[in-house]
Amino acid sequence: MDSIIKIEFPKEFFSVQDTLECGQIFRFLPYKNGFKVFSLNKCAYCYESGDNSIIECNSFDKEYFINFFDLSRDYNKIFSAAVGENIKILSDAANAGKGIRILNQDRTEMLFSFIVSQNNNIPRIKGIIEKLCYSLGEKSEFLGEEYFSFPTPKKMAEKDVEFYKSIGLGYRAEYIRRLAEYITLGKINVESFNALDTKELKKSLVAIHGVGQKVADCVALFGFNRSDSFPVDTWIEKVYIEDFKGNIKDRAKIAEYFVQRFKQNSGFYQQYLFHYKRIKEKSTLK
DNA sequence: CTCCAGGAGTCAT
DNA sequence: ATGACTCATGGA
Repeated sequence: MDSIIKIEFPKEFFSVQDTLECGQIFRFLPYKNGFKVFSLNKCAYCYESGDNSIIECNSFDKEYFINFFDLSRDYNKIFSAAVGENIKILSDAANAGKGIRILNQDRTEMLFSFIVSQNNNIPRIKGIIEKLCYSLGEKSEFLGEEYFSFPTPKKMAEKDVEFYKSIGLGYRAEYIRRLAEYITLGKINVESFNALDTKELKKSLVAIHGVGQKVADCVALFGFNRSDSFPVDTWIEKVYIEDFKGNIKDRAKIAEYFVQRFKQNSGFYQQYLFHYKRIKEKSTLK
């Protein structure tokens, strides 16, 4: 059979918790002294030990998770650049989220997941995606416990709208069902989008029913590794208004403003800021 | 009760 | 191109 291997990486620029809890991934669970992380049909156990963060996974998934956690990128460089911008909120956010990395996740899984995310909150998003996997995914096992894969579009296309409503998708049910159908029929080829430059990629994504500017930015950033993306949601809008003292109202234009300003570092800075704004809100409330 | 959550589609200007 | 209205759902 297969063996479990460990990947070790200095935790200064790899905080397991911050990386998982900054809103880029919805499939992870607390496990022992760390977390189990799920992507497609794979699973890894991640935790911190001493000065290192450790990823345990099946030996044949080693390369997958090295890429998944973006381990070959120099985050010290990004962190230093963020601090070097001389913007207080950004510097504070970077210091608070120094260990955040942007995951390289499956493009199709990101597309479905962020359609679920629209006008929704993170705990609910996680719950809905969990039900989706439990109902339609394939059962597998890791470290003696079962889990379910993210379902294939083909499997999802077999279900009707009523099923998707029953797992809590509400009005997004039709978006999910239709996308699954189109992918299965070959009308949409998500992988082929990667050949496009970022602008054309987003145009293709926005053409999908249920995908607007913000969801397209998230899919581009988390699924297509396009760091010249700056998703603007309600939290980032707060950052823009309260901390950057901005006066643009249209979120798409706020995104443009940030990308023009931060270029290829946009996505990384955005994650720092999103994470920081949310943890601050939590800690000052109650 | 209202307000909000990693918004987007539709339709009237 | 821009602006209001609407779309389920559950937690605060």
